[in-house]
Amino acid sequence: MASAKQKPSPADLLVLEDFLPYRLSILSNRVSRAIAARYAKTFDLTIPEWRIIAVLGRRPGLTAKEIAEATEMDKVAVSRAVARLVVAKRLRASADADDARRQNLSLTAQGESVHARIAPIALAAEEKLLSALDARERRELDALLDRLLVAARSL
Amino acid sequence: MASAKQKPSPADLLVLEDFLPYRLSILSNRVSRAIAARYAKTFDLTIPEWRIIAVLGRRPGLTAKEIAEATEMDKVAVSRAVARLVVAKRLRASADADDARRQNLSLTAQGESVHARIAPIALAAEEKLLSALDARERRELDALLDRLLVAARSL
DNA sequence: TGCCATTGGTTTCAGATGAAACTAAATCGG
DNA sequence: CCGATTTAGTTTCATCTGAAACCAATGGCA
Repeated sequence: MASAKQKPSPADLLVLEDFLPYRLSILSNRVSRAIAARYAKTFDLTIPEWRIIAVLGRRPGLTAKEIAEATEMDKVAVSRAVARLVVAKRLRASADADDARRQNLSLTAQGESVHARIAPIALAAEEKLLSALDARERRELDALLDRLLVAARSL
Repeated sequence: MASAKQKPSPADLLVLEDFLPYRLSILSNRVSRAIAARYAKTFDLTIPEWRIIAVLGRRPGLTAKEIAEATEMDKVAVSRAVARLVVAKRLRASADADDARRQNLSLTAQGESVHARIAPIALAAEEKLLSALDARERRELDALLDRLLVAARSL
């Protein structure tokens, strides 16, 4: 009998626990949930809303479209989150001088306050997560993520 | 006038584009979407369903609860995905001898077929993503993810 | 044995989500 | 200028999602 040449089954190759997309998904979910859990109830804020506050904190005056690009959320999500934030008086929308369809969005004092209170919480969580790594490893992680983010764009 | 001591605003510290949880979320979403796009329509399969097929491919006979643990999906999602897969004759559910509440789940021939056809697609996407990295960097990424996954568990 | 707490799994309900249709304003081409 | 196209943003609709309630079987344990 000739030596048995085993055909590798896909099961041998695709091990969910080792599969990068799966691992990224699990890690991302764990982290996002943990952080959201810390602010969601206290501040009555969803993740999309928090992202909008975070980006407007640094870059006031963006339009909904620009927010969508900056945060990689779709425009429906942005539209809804902005609407909620405006009702909650956390965002101010002012008509754009050049284009009546656009609104320039920025944080109100209340919005700033939310931002100022959540940012430290978020940063502390990030720091806690990163405490598993030393300085060199953090730089390495950053560099790897940069490249994976680029590569993932053209998948 | 005394030298102005600037109080750093949270905006200076929390830059969304540099914030690890955010970057992980973007990366994970890009990857998952890209892969799902390749099989979702063709095979009429959702991500939860695909995960269940993947895990049962390697570990036949798991119960719904074990699947939920293995895939970190919640039991509602598992229950629904299993129900769909059974209807589609991709999974077979057989009563557990010891406990009438449990069902042992495994792939049917059709389920195996789906598995065998999707696994290469998924692996090719992973490989394409990883092509941005050399062997040493891949090992490093793996090691870093291992540790972050552990750290994220206790956030 | 018979009751109670626990566990595996499903259903319900209310909110989140996204693709596609839509509205209104701006731009383009003639 | 005027209609056709594009763009910013909203609404609709159908689906997805998860927390909580629920049901049924099991495992204590008195």
